[in-house]
Amino acid sequence: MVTIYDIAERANVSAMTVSRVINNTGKISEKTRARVKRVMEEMNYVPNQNARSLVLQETRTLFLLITDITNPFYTTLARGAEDAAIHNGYRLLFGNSDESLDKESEYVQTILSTRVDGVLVAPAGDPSLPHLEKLRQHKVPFVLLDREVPGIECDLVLGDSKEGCRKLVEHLIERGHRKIAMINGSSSVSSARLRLQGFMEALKLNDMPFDLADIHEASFGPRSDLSGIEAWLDGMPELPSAIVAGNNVLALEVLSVLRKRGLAVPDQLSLVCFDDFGPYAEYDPFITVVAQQAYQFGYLGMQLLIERIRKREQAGPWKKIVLPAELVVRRSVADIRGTPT
Amino acid sequence: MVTIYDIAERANVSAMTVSRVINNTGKISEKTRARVKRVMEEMNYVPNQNARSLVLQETRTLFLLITDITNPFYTTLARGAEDAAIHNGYRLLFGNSDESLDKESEYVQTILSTRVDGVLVAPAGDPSLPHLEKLRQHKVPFVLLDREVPGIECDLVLGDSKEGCRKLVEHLIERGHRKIAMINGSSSVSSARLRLQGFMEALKLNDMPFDLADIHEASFGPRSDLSGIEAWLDGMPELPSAIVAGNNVLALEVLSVLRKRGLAVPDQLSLVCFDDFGPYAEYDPFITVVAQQAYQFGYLGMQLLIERIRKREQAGPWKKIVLPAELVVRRSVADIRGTPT
DNA sequence: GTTTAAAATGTTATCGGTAACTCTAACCTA
DNA sequence: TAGGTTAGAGTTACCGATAACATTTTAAAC
Repeated sequence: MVTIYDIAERANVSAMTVSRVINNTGKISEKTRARVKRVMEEMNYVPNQNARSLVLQETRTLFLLITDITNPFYTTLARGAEDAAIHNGYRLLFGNSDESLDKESEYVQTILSTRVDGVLVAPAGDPSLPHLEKLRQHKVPFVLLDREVPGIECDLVLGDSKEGCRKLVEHLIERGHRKIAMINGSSSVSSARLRLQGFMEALKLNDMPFDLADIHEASFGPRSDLSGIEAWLDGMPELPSAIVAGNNVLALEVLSVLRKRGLAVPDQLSLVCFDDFGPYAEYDPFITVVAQQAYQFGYLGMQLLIERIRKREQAGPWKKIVLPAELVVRRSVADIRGTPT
Repeated sequence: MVTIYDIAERANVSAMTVSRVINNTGKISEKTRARVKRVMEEMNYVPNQNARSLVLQETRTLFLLITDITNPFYTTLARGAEDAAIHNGYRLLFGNSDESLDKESEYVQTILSTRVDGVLVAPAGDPSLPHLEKLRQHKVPFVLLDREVPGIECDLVLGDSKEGCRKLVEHLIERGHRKIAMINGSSSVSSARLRLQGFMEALKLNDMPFDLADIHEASFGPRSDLSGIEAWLDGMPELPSAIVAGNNVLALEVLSVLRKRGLAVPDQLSLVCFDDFGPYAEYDPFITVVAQQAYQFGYLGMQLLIERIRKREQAGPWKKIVLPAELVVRRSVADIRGTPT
């Protein structure tokens, strides 16, 4: 590999002069600058980022850790984060934890040992706490996306899960639905808890009964095994008229099971969910959703992160951004007012 | 930051001894090993990967550069690559070039300057050549995924684009379609060229006429502006009975335009495409596709890459893996045999 | 109780950069 | 013209780790 010393030798200057040319620091005569630059091109010089990071104690690299690289919510979020990072002169690297604490832990190790300047994290859940504490301990600035973790104070970009879910349920109630079930992510994930709360509050506000059997706790991450959903449906004394899915992945899984059973959406069962479907939103059955501003999650989160990095200790109190979730009515909900059950 | 020197001091040994404990090299008495380990835990030591990479001249980190992080083909591929990397004790970092040569160039710069041990690249297209030459020049092992680039010899994992596309067209012909149009990615992308070839060959083999106006060259990457597709459809003297889309993104874009025009699939127009839709495959209109083994692209590509890295110079001739593409018949194609046009 | 080999640990140089300081002319200035 | 600036370099030390070699300690052998 070509180093600044090789360049220095060929250009008849010291290594320091080469370094100055690269970084545009100090005073260099135009003549030597041109000569050094020419030699660098000739020799195809590429600076060694590791050496540089070592002495500078900064990498100009940020990290985005998401939990499901196949979910359009996160990939859109990633695009937002990427744009904001590049815009501010940072490199961005991605990692995918797959909703697994072990993988998350591995990535945290990578993050610490490569000394990136900051991290955007969508945590796997509440048990991510030790991972975040590790980041904090090592003074790596981080911003949490989409999910809060009790026990850690930090900058946050969240969606309005409770309110969003309430909107979904109220939309269903308005259309005459009285038996509504919910399938949700793990209760160790803050957004899942809030969505459940929104669900319950909406029922209570409308004096509707609530049966524990109507709630099914699954996982926000994709699973090949749908038998849990099957068992849940089988276990209910009577089928609900509508199902609320805690996120888009779950909605698809439910859809898949319903299809297998020959249950049409929305004719025989209505289905709504949290999160939109990216480019697939327009597909039949045109699922009615509460859409989040995925791109903004990434973009704003990145801005918070970069501000923290810039101001370091004097960055003031933690910020919390809550992005509204908007109901997008499509065609997955039947209007059953006046219809006998 | 805690360094091995801090550890060394507290444990009353030399830095070298600490290094030996970390790497399990050399001979260390059990007593000191235990003591050093305890101190490392106490002080929350994390090795500095930059320092290590600098002296070892290797990073144990690989890089995956894809062109569209929102496309299920690439995210599934990414999962495969990730699994294979972890399986072999490597870290994997991702980058997203967005089908842009500029971004790709940026990432190549990052790859070179961070001295990763190898790269898996889905190139933006033929003009990626200089980027790949740069990697070659700096002796960074790489494997190309999904797309070939004329002018560069290397390991490859490709899909059988020509044959796959021929299957699509023949499926249409079998069902009575005689006027078939195609929307494709940029002709500077090898897979797009092969898919077009497959399309044309199938027409020729079946003695079907071919009209240049039936072919529309767009982009494999997602676009918000669909006016090109609109103009294309408007420009045709008569609408085709079926459209072949060069990839899944294009199929969705066509679908969106058709929907806007009130044209139902498959009743008024049939639609098929290359690449499947991941979790969205089961959605209406159940698009008939030629599915690729996306996960295998990543997994096998990673294996090729790691083998190259292990054997370095003695790795033998370039390997080329061509993965078959399988026709998955769903419900986006009308059978119009015997129907007057 | 030496000698000697093996085991355990330490010293020094180095990876490729940059910060901080030093040096040397050329140029001002009174 | 002596003294002070300043532009344009160079020197040296260090970032945090490891390789290669050097040294000390331990234990076995005679």
